[in-house]
Amino acid sequence: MILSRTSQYAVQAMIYMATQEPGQPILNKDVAARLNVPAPYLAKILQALAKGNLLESFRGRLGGFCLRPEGLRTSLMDILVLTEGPTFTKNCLLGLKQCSKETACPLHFRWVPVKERIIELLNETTLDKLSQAVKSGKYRLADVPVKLFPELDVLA
Amino acid sequence: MILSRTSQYAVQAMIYMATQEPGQPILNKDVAARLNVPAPYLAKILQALAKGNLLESFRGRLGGFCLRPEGLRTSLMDILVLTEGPTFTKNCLLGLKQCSKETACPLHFRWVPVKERIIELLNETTLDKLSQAVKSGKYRLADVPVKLFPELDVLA
DNA sequence: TTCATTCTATACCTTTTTATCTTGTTTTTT
DNA sequence: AAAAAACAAGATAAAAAGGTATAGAATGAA
Repeated sequence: MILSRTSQYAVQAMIYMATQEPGQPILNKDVAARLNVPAPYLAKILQALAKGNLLESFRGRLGGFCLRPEGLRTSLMDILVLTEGPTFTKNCLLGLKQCSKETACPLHFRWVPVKERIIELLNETTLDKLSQAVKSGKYRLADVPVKLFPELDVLA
Repeated sequence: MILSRTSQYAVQAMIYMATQEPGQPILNKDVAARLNVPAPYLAKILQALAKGNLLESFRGRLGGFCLRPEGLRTSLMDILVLTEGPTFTKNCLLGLKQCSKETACPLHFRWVPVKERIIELLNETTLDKLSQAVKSGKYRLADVPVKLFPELDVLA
């Protein structure tokens, strides 16, 4: 309803990073496996997050990605500004290029307060809170992978 | 931030129809000119709205599109369900296929109340209200077309 | 050093969305 | 009946988003 797939993967990945031991690089492929997402595509996203200073990256053996030292304070807004572009909360619902208090579309004054609520949510929701939630075990970060042969479980 | 271009055009077009005299068919090309959007593309959108019973269409001379008799009661939600698909308010922010109270993503319980506000807005905002707003002259329905030769205005 | 490992960068392919075009069908007027 | 006006429908094209592939550079360890 609101986010591109790229943003969804980015948020999922960042939350996952936040659940891991700080300073310990995680492999792109491990994140991809955990989230059940195509690894090469996720790589691009993680690289963008690193360029945007939300992640640190290390090459070579023992390399990988991890949160920056203060990374737990990263908000959803910080992530989405990178993945959706800096104006993604600024646009008119009807797509008008000019839509402000003075040049308002007919939805403007109805939409603004709702949009404020959304922005508030994005700003106040941090990786700290989200990773706590995931670690509690009560929430799921990714879809359960489809089981092709569930009958094999009896062997496990 | 939320709506596809198709939806934006659809809403703009519906509001415009609602400002016109009821029962009087309006030409697709006139709507397109008023909204400054590509006519063939808009035609498809209007046809879809007609199929979805939000508009009536008439072929031949004196044909065109107009609101159905009770069309002013149409809500934004009615329009968007057609253009974005019936599940557009149902999806998980993180894109999980399963995300409900029992199988919640870590954003679920934060997002739901905000989403409720959005849904409320979409349901209670009708073409009646929006067309009134436009008719008052205080709101604009489309971008002012770019003026190539503004100096010609002195002739008008 | 040399090698495997892992990110980096770029280019490419595929799918979806947006937009256009063409041909037909219906309806009204003359 | 014929012509004109307008929608209907499907094919096509362009642009954006999603996803893949490959060559290159940095790192650590044998």
